[in-house]
Amino acid sequence: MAQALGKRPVGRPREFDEDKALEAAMEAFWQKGYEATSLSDLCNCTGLHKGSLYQTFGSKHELFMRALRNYTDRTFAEVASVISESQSPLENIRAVMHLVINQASEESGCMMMNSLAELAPHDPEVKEALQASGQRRLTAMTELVGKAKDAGEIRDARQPGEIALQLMVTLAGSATTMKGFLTREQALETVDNVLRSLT
Amino acid sequence: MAQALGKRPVGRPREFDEDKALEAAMEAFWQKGYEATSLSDLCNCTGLHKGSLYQTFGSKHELFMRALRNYTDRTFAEVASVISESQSPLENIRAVMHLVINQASEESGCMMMNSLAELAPHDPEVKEALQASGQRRLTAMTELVGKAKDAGEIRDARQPGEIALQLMVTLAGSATTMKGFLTREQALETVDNVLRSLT
DNA sequence: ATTATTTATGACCGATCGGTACAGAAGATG
DNA sequence: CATCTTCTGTACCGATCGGTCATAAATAAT
Repeated sequence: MAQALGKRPVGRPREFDEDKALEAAMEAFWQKGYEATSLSDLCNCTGLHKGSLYQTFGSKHELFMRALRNYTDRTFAEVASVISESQSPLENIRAVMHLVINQASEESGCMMMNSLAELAPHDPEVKEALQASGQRRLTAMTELVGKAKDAGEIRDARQPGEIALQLMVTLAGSATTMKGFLTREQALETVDNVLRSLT
Repeated sequence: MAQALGKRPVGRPREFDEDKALEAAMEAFWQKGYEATSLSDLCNCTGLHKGSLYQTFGSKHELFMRALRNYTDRTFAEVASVISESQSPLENIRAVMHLVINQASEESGCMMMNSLAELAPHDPEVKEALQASGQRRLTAMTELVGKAKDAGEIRDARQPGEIALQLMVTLAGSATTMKGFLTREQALETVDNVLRSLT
């Protein structure tokens, strides 16, 4: 486990950066999915050998769970850092949605959506993690919508939660369809159209 | 190849129904995805042995392509049969969207979205097939929206194609998120909200 | 009955899967 | 130095992967 600051562990120290390795594994799972990413793929992209990989992360599945958590945390943080850039809540919503579209527009899509499609129905652990992350995002979006309503920027009479749900569905649909028949520009346009329909 | 009526083929006759087998394979791919469905899975669900499977369908990938085509054709036909039930174009749009939601709400989602997420980035053949089917659906939806505009049921000023795109994105997002954190009821509600915002 | 043609079947293929065991190198501690 | 502990690399595991093939069985044509 992690060592207190200054205290060095007893034996031979690690020769690799665990976070770097996790990041590389995340990238692989993100691009190719769980089943299609083999152990040798993971060894190649992390630079680690099997032994080290298993000693450090336990199993392919555990490694995937950590990679998924890493993805959700990282992207959420990126979004959070943009969440109050402008004075206008509505513009902040737009910025958030544009960011999510851009995150997912690079051929590998959104790892949450990918995992939802591939694993959620048959992997309870993945499903639970995704539900938690999704709920967290929905809550944040609901709060944002509430602020926009308070500021009078949204005239739509629905509850903030209902509106936020529509926005999340729009993002989810964009992330998935951008893998095949929706361009980034069309996605951004659709998002803007949805936002305009709320005012 | 298929034989003219009454004419029996030369050799030993098939002991199984090719369409039944294809349907079973489609079901398996739909539920579990491409990679996670093994040949023995396919043998189990079709009742065929490996040899017969390969002789009939060529390879796992070719079988998948046929299964995917079977899915897109079947679901499109189901939707088409509902497309002009009512006098009101808008109500027909609603019926179509509700049908799609119901098709995708049974834990395995929509096979097009599943395949898009799992395979489109790395399998050009699948991607192309999905693009074609998607375009077909978008065209049909655009036509429907055009009719609704002509009937004065849609006040939204955008082009029919743009509106249709938003509807498709909504459906895609619902199909994917229903695998984890969106209930069928929430999806139907979201669809209705989107449609209401167009009037 | 024989031959031609097709299908059904299960043995078999090399490759790869995820995962383990172990030997030995390499740092840290005394 | 000796003695830990940990890391690295490789050999190895049984299982399964997708795919092939030889052969038996069933029908039609001769």
